[in-house]
Amino acid sequence: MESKVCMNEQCGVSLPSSVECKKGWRLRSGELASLCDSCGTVYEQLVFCDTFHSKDTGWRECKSCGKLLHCGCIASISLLELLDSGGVKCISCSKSHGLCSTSSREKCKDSGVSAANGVDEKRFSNVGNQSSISLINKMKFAECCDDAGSDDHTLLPPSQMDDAIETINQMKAEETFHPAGEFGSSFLSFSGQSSIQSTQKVKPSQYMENVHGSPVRTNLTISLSATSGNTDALPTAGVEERQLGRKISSFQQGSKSRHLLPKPPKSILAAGLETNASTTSQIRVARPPVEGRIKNQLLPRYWPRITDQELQQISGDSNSTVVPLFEKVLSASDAGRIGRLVLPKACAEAYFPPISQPEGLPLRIQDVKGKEWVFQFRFWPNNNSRMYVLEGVTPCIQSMQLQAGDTVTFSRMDPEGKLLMGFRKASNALMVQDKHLPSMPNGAFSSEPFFLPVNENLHAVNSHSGFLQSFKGRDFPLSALSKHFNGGDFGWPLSESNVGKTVDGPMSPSTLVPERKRSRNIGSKNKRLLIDSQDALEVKLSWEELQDMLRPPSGIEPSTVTIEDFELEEYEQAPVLGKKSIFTVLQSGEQEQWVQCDSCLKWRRLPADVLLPPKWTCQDNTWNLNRASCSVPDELSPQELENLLQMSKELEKKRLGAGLRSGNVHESSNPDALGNSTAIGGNISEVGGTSVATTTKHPRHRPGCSCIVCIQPPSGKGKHKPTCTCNVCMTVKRRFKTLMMRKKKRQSEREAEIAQRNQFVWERKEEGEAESIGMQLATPIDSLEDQRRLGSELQIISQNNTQSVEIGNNGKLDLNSHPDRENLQMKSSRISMVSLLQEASLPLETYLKQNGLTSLVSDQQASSGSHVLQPANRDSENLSHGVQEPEDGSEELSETDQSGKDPS
DNA sequence: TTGCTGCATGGTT
DNA sequence: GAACCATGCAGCA
Repeated sequence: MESKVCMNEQCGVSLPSSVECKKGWRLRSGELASLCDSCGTVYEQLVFCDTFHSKDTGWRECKSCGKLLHCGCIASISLLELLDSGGVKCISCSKSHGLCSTSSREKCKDSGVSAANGVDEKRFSNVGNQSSISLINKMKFAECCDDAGSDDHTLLPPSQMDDAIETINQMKAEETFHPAGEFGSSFLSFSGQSSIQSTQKVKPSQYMENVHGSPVRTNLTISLSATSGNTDALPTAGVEERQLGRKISSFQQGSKSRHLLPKPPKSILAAGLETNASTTSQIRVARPPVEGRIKNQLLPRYWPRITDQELQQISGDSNSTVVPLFEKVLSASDAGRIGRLVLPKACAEAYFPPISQPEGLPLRIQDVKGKEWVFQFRFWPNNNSRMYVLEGVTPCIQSMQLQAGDTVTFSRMDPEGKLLMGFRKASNALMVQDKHLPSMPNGAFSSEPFFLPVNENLHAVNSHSGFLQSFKGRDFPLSALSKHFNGGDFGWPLSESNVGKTVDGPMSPSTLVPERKRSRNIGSKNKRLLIDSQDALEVKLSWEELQDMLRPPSGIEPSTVTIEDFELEEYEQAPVLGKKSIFTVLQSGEQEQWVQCDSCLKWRRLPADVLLPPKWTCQDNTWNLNRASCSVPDELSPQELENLLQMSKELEKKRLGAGLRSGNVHESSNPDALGNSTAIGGNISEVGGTSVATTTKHPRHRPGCSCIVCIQPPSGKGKHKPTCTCNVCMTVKRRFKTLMMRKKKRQSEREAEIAQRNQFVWERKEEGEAESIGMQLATPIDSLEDQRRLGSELQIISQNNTQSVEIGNNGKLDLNSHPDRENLQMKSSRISMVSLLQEASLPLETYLKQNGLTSLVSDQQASSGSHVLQPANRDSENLSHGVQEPEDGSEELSETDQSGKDPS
């Protein structure tokens, strides 16, 4: 034994020289490397402690017997709460372990706390790591809790824990993982039957590296409930989203903190999209470099995220081992026609042959189809450094049909050392997810079982309005979300910048920049995906659709948790995907929904508040027994059905279009959302006496719901007195006032313009050019004439573009509505101004009537027949009332902006 | 005029 | 502030 002080000068922890347990350090020569528990300094020789420092290691000692307890949950490593009973409780998963028998563990002679020597053999469980080498398989992994129920907590094999730790560390590095305590210095404890006689503290990665001396293909399963295989009892670990709620989940509340971890939506898992947790090798986990020369140097963004399944597909039946090296998200220039793929310097120098001349050398790389490509691997001198590129990649990129945003993965086949090139398509990731597609048959890395690619699809993820819909009307800070759902391989990267971009509508500057510049912004600097807007549209829609289909498990009521002052629903069980339906509203205001039988495909009418299961047939129609058989004819005539479906489809399109330009989070406060919803209402048609519209009504809005959405009466219901000062009335009045002011302003501007033109004409006339000038003055001078002329334009536009949501069936303008700006920007601005002028010239009462706001007019003045059709969703009603207060007066601004675009 | 090459520039980390 | 790297761009064929 020798005494030693931590090599880190700033640490200076004294490593005791003898059995004396001083801070737990003791040095043994000839052992494996380890880290200083205080500073993380790596020692060539094993420095370990017989004792377990519970707070640091995740193990807690039983108060009574000193036995070490651990729940086996990764996140619990730093989240174990010591119970008065002597047991521990995992703050993360809430699993607890009670008192242990004292017979099986000896206490450390030095410190008085227990050591692992003498751990009963029966306390061990086999590692069972299929991909680790034999030595690991021979290891016994201490499962220190033999209490009843402890079987639920099979500890991870070292290799898996290693990866889990690395991943979590990565998340920590990206500030996406916020355990209550520190994790980085944690160690696992395991005893073995090998020459390691006593329980040692060895960081698994080090252990693996030292034992194997070469890259190891590890099983990267992060499933912590490996013995369960029951998705209902999915891992309770910190890396697992414990309760989904509908959009967001949280850990069981700990004593101090609540954690939100990025995770694929449990709904996906619950919907059966997940493979068996116990057999998963499809989980996409970042694999940190396994080779020493680049270890700790490579940015996590380049860590290969390749699944075991993909590895298996590459290696096939051969005995070769595929070592994932690195990956890169293709930038615009990478995927461009130049044919130069910029390689991360660290990767190029670590994994590719060393080159001393800028010309480099040709490099053979085999793609996933087995085709060999020869690229020129070279570098450019750059600022006393080098910039490595692969030249001539265009044919390969095109062959794999890759584009910016897709990911290329580089691997190496050992022992041959052959370089392999795979890819992962960004654009189809969600499609795979949505459509339950299996992996690519050719073994390409394009399968995305249920994870979004980490760097890809940020836009798509952030566009997942449903995901954020829980915060409707609550101004949930994006920062709070992004902080918790950010990056990491557990699937839900968010960053504020991304969110901000997503919130941008099509009219935002970011979307109006030239294509070239946009691609640059999206594809490169910000590491954001170059995703075609239409792709994003589809992605978003699919998520929205998914969101609408989410149903809480039967009989499960959500509990409400508060995170940073925002209430979230939390479900004990994952929600399921319900069947999609079409909501309608009768003239009476009664809502109902239409659902298609999965068996006979007939449409049946159900009460609006019915939450449908994923599968629904006529036999399930307990609400109308007369229609509870597939043999019963359809309730709707073919024409009615066609109308129903057509309207549903069209409105879905509008919703989709509006959704792109509306902020997904601040839906309630976004003027675009107003427009969207109202547009829906304005396009309702009647089907057999029933007005039909799809709805964005969230399943959470059920009868009895008292949220701001649901408490609003449907249009036409409930009268507001003229003196009413509610949000609705005030908003309407304010808008009217704005209209009037703008009208006056425009009139004065127009008069000034006319005077100016007249003066100009007069001057030119004096110069004898009056004739030609007269031609130029074809623009109307008289305001009434102006209106008439534009009115005719309006008609033309209205005829040519039935998609315009500005114009309702009665030709009235919906002031709330914002048309699809990409298509209708110019047209709508014209339409808007004409109509605005017309509207502004009307008395307030008339305006209110024409806009279906008779509820705001006094009883005597209101016309009960002024509005028949009602939007099916209360959101729309609410929004169409203008109940959503702009946060900063943006409402008036937006209207003013519109006026500013008046071409006249 | 077009495409390629090599380097420079500047944004991001 | 340095390193990295995405991309711009001048020069050339």
